[in-house]
Amino acid sequence: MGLTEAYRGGRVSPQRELIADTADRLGRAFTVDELCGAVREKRENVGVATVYRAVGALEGSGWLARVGERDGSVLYARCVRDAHHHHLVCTGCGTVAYIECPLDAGALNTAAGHGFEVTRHEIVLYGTCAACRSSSQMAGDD
Amino acid sequence: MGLTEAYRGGRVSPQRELIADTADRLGRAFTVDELCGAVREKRENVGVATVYRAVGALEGSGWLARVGERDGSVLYARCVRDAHHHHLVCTGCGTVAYIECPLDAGALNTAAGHGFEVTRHEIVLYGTCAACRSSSQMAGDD
DNA sequence: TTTACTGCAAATCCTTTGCAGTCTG
DNA sequence: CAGACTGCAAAGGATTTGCAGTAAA
Repeated sequence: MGLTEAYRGGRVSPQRELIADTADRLGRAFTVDELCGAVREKRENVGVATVYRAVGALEGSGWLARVGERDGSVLYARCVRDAHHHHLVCTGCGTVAYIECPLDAGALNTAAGHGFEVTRHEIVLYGTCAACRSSSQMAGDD
Repeated sequence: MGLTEAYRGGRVSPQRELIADTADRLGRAFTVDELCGAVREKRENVGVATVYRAVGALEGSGWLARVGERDGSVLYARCVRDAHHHHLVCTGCGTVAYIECPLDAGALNTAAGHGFEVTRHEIVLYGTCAACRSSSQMAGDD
């Protein structure tokens, strides 16, 4: 997916190019504020509103995905995979992994049994990645 | 579970009794603001902060559960079932149904394969209940 | 009597919006 | 050129916090 599609046919300003590039390089889940901070390391004076608007567009095209929240802020992550899937987020470092959708016929049948027609679902798994577990062991905070 | 346990051993004031009773009677998912409005129909001058604090306590004991969000506000619902489960929320009227946890060995193995140790997960299914579907058909907004 | 709970108001904090100016397409 | 994007600042909205007073235990 090119940046033009990522921005849903909108214009690709230098700021938007930098924002997408930065999000991509982060390689982990981030809040808009964190992304904004990272962007400003390369170019100062990028407004928060600009980042919020860019993230909104990137989310709309599926280039970014919401992967839960942290301390009241929405967490986003670069979403490369095409097929339907969900995310596994390390609460320590934000590393993200993909997982298959665990919803099976059983779950949907249960919903249908209740008279529900499922239109949308949100699934996020939080955990600790191997690196964070070993570093916390070394620090003794287990 | 009695109210004392629901409030985690805290004090049970008339306000807290009313708040729990109102949440129970609502019988659907609600935001703190909605709950506060319903509570005030019975007793005015109940502060929002009081409701927020009560809901926080009720959530901590498992008497209430977060079941997603709507328009930027957290959605809560009375949680009766003991065993681990998740919720199905009608986006029309807020009706809630329980569903079994769809996470199976496969999903957890995938996580383990990525080096992750899953500590927590959030699953919410949104949809429309039979009543809302039929009423929207009658209204012609299908 | 102790101290948790209450109501009110102020404070936080994330996110959105309004505007005038700039720059992409 | 038109209008989409930008930076700044103000607005908005949900939730939290500070405080003095009240009341559960």
